[in-house]
Amino acid sequence: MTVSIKDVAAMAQVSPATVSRALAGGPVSAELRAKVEAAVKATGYRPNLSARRLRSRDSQTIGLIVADISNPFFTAVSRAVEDEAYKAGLRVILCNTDENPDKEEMYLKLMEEERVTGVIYAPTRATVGKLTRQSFNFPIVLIDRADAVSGQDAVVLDNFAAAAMLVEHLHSQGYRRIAGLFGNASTTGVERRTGYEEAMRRFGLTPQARFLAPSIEAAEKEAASWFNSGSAPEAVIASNGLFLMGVVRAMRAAGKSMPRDLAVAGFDNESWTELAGPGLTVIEQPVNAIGRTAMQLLLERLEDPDAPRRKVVLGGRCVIRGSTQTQQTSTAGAA
Amino acid sequence: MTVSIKDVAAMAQVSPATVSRALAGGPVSAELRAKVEAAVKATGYRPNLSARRLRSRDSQTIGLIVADISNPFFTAVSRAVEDEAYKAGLRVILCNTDENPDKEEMYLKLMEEERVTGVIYAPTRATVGKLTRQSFNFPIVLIDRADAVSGQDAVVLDNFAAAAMLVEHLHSQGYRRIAGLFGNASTTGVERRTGYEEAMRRFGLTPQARFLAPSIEAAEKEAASWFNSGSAPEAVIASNGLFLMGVVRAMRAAGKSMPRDLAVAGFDNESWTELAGPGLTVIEQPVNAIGRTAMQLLLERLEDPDAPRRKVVLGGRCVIRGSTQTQQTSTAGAA
DNA sequence: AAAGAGGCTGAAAACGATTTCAACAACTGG
DNA sequence: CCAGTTGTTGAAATCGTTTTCAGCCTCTTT
Repeated sequence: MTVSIKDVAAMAQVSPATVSRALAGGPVSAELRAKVEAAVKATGYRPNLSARRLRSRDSQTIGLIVADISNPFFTAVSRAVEDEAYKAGLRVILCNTDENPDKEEMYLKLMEEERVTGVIYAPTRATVGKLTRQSFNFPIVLIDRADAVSGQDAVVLDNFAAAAMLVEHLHSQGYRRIAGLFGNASTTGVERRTGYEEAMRRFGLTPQARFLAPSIEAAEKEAASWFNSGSAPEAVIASNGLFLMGVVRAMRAAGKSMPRDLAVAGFDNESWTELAGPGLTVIEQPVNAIGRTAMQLLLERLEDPDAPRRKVVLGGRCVIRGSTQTQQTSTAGAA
Repeated sequence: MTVSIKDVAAMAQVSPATVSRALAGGPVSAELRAKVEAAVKATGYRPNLSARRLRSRDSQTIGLIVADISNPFFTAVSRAVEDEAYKAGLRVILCNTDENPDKEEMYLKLMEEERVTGVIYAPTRATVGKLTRQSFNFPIVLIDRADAVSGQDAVVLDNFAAAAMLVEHLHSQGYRRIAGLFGNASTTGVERRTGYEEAMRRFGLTPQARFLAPSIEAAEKEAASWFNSGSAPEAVIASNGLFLMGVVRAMRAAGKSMPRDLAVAGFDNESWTELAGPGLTVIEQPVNAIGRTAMQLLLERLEDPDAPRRKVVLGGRCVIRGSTQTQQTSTAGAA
């Protein structure tokens, strides 16, 4: 049925060991190498990766565990990780936890059973604390989310500074009553909230922060309730792309306009933010750098398991658009 | 170092065979089963999936090969496939070809080496023709893209009818000079174009179709050139989410408004299409049904390899919004 | 010319599970 | 009471590779 290395060996009239060596670029005479290659082609041989991994005790595979693959932030990071992994000759197993701790546990278990060489991981807040105690037989690099105490390598955005940047910008545009919506599932939500609150106080303003489940609907409902009760703030900071969309939806449904009725700023420079209303002011995360750096940290950790733990903090870029600008200086079209 | 089934067996004072049976739910006395479970817990044993797959000759894994994971259509389909696979006790390997035939070949080769039990696959137009001749040692279910002749199972949108629906709608709104932008990498582009042209002729109109590379930039450039040369049509049909975004971007840059300067209709009901300008009229694909059906076809194919080939054609839903409506009947807000 | 080094090669032993097969015990039915 | 059945168990074979080890040949060095 299926053709194994023995079949190739038989056809090439050499031993299986020689076939293995020839394919791996080992020390084999040119003559035999040619015979092996011919036999491989003739038989259509494909090595069995399970057997290879079993014997060589090296899966050449890393796990990438993200919280939500439909979030463009994570797809962008994934692409960067995969490109980098590919260059290093590694395969990637992509897992999607839906911010669900049960799924996280299941996937971490799976990673152990797959004997991956390492994992890049965006954990929920519920799980990140437990990572220190539990120890895995592979190194972990955290992305996007990391607490202060966990001993893992990590690469994250400077969430504190980014949230403060948004507050400063809104303040400079004359906004004073600035609300904030933050995700309750991740450490990023907490950090961004702290940055927001700290900056607000610096300006002598009263923070008005809400923690929400990470979904479009949660943010939409919250914003809608403002309009219903007539208690809307002057401006809002949305802690991720989902919340941004929820706020914009609620405004649309209530017939409100940006920035007149509500100024909107948020995180994640997804392509649609440029097109909604007068364009949304956002913090752009260096998604490629995040993915690349995470892969790099992982490779270096594999080299030296005992090196000290490293946490790389990357800065965000503030992209200012019409949704927060009182006087229109942008080139916003009328579409 | 790492704990194997032998270690568990030794600790439980039984044979490795008994451990294997106990974990697989085989015929083992309650007494020994308890001892095994205790030993598993004590040792922290995790089965080695490579070894399991090698011996049992069943990877319990399917491949999912998509053209562009950053396209929300494919992420949505992926989620549906994964949910369904999970229910069936199968793992999913997700691969991203970037519409690149070389990557397609590489991943198909990888699937053979992983000994997957089946593959769900959205091929490029360049590759779909070759699939008939080449034969793999796993069944393939095509999604989104399939030609008429390939002998593979498939589940696709009724592209012909969907494109015609858009033409009819635009015609009913009084538009006559209707251009079309179609993807040159997939069979869907071709089918949608045919549906567009056929419907146009039915109304006595002259089709004006362009084939483009599947990127935002390509569509943006094309639309921009219309505005620069003053040769813009009255309406445009964009064959996918990327083209839609390109057109909207070009309109914004040129200061044009929808639908006054150009009516816009397209494919893929991504969440942002609701928020751009007056809302975009789109064909919504039944993404969940596509993923679920594909998985179902695959499972049935594994049951009966000799059953006749089946192609499931699903209908799209036309979501009408402000971007194509002359008199505003929609509830479009001012945001 | 003998000894040592170095390069290829094949036989055989892993890797860690599952599965076959035979052994054994305990019943059942005649 | 004996043959046959059923249900658990362990020894050993097996899956398809890689890797170790030893052997052989050739070439260099003294």
